[in-house]
Amino acid sequence: MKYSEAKSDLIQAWGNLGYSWGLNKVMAQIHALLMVSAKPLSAEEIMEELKISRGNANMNIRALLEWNIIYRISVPGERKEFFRAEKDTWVLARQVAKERRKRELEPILKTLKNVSAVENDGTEETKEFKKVVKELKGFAEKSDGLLDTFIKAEENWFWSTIMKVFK
Amino acid sequence: MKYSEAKSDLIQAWGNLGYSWGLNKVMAQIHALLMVSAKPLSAEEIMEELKISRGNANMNIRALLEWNIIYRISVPGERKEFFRAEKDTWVLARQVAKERRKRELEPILKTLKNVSAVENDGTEETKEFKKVVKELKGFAEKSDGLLDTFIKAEENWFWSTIMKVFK
DNA sequence: TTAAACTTTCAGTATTTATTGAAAGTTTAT
DNA sequence: ATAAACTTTCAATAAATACTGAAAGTTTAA
Repeated sequence: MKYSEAKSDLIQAWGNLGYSWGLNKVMAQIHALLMVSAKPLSAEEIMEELKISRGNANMNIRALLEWNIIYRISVPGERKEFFRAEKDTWVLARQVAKERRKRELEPILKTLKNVSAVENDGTEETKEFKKVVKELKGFAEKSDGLLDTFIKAEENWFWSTIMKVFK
Repeated sequence: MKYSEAKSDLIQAWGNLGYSWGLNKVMAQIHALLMVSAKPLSAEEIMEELKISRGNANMNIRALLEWNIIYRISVPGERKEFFRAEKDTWVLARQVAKERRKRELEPILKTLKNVSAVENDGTEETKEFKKVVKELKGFAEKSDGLLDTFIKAEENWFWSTIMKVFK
């Protein structure tokens, strides 16, 4: 397989995967492109490689910066801004986990906590509701705890601990 | 907080959460409604509660059935089909994990495996590409393994094992 | 067999999300 | 101060996704 083909395949696949994190396709594709690049790229280069407009590039670069999974690089002697991706997979994974926890888990935890306070009105419906909410809340809290551990963990420790226990 | 308000809040929040799993809003809302219901509901009841069309209800019920997180119930003496959600949070979580693994993780694993076979052409770009792909592949495989363990695990064992090690 | 009850499908439409390209804004070099 | 280089913004448009309501299809009771 040729490099250009492999790169294109990875960028496409990453574009699709990004939807599951809450990224749009182009945002994820820019990320993939920066991840596999040996050096930082300018918005112009990104535009050209992915065949997107300057505005689209700008907006999605911005969003990736907000996720803190790419960084803005100033190169002496260049007016242009350059961008590079986080290159350490572990750091990347933790950062993605952190953002998703904030965007996905925290809102549902908050709602579950709020609706836990539903009044006891004696009906079967409310009884079932409370039961379901209690269980969901428990699961969500445990998951939050596990995610917290992951976000704070050192890579070797995390995987070796997992392997030790689960094998 | 009144039951009806709590229910509505949860359904809304679940609708938003569902996007992160690859469900659309109504699909997730139907799921939430069925989860908190004390008894199975018909398509008619779902339509009325969520104020959606019969066609929309049907399509999203169908999708949830495909995810295997709700079940079709035949009630003797009734022509209508009824639906109920999986009520065991653990079983639900595992099923969601299973589906997402299939839809999200497997495609990227496959692509990473494919592009690992990129030719060595001696360029810096290809060298960097191979390095990044190797790391991503490693992380994805480990995550797949962890997910596999989760999908197959018994609830008490899983959480107590996690707690024992991480605390 | 017929018709009522029920479910599914689908073409057209509505809504949401994504994208564009140029205007507006900012920075830097002369 | 001026203009070139660069970045951001935004109104309009395009594309994708979601939804409708009625037609088509299926099941059941009489």
